Amino acid sequence: MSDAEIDRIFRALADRTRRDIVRRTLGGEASVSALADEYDMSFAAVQKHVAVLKEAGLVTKHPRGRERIVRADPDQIARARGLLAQLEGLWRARFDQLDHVLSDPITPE
Amino acid sequence: MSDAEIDRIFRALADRTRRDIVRRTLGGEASVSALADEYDMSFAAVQKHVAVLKEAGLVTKHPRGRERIVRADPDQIARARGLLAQLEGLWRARFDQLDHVLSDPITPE
DNA sequence: GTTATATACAACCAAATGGTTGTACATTCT
DNA sequence: AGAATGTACAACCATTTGGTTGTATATAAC
Repeated sequence: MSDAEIDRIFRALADRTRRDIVRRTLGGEASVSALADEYDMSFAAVQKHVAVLKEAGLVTKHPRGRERIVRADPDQIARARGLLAQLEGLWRARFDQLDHVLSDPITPE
Repeated sequence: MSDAEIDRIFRALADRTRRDIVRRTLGGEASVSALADEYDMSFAAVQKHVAVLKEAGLVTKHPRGRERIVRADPDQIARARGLLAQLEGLWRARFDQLDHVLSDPITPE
């Protein structure tokens, strides 16, 4: 997984509207216009948010008639979660390495 | 946890350099100048990256002599991970609700 | 005390972001 | 066929982002 790809995932998640789109399309698919109805902004703005999510792989778009159906991809979210878990793992590894020498939370400086 | 706060956390993580700073300061604290030595950019640029991480609560800064010691906060990372886990939970809830009626992955359209 | 190091902070700049409106095209409905 | 709906996409605009340089200040080293 490239750095650019990770950038895209986290940047896509760094917007309230986009997180909400993910929530809605995880709970059940929706057309772009159905999504647009939910927010106080233009259709084009919502269209752009969906595009950002799609670029990040967090969402897929399938044509159905004249509509475009948006569906969230739980796997990509799981991947993002995995990245954070990895970071936390580093922290744990640090203390494992120190073998709890500094286990007291009040570290003398 | 406010939307603005969540925005800050994910935006802070949406940059390769900042993710690397988190990694390094999880594995062991570092001064801002020590961090700056690691990257091909100015001290001021690194200083700004640290500030973004601090605003997001991913990192703390403590003065030690003339230095400022940067330390990552694993709890805040865990919180971010929790948010993603929550999203995934919605997806699972969806299928729990449907009681596996659509359990076949190839959904006919 | 002077010099070197570490930081803070302002001003500036190019590029990206998040929004808008307008136009064009495809599909569906009547 | 004609009208309405859903989407695509371009052009534009204000603000934010990620970088720079320059200047000032605090601490440390000699």
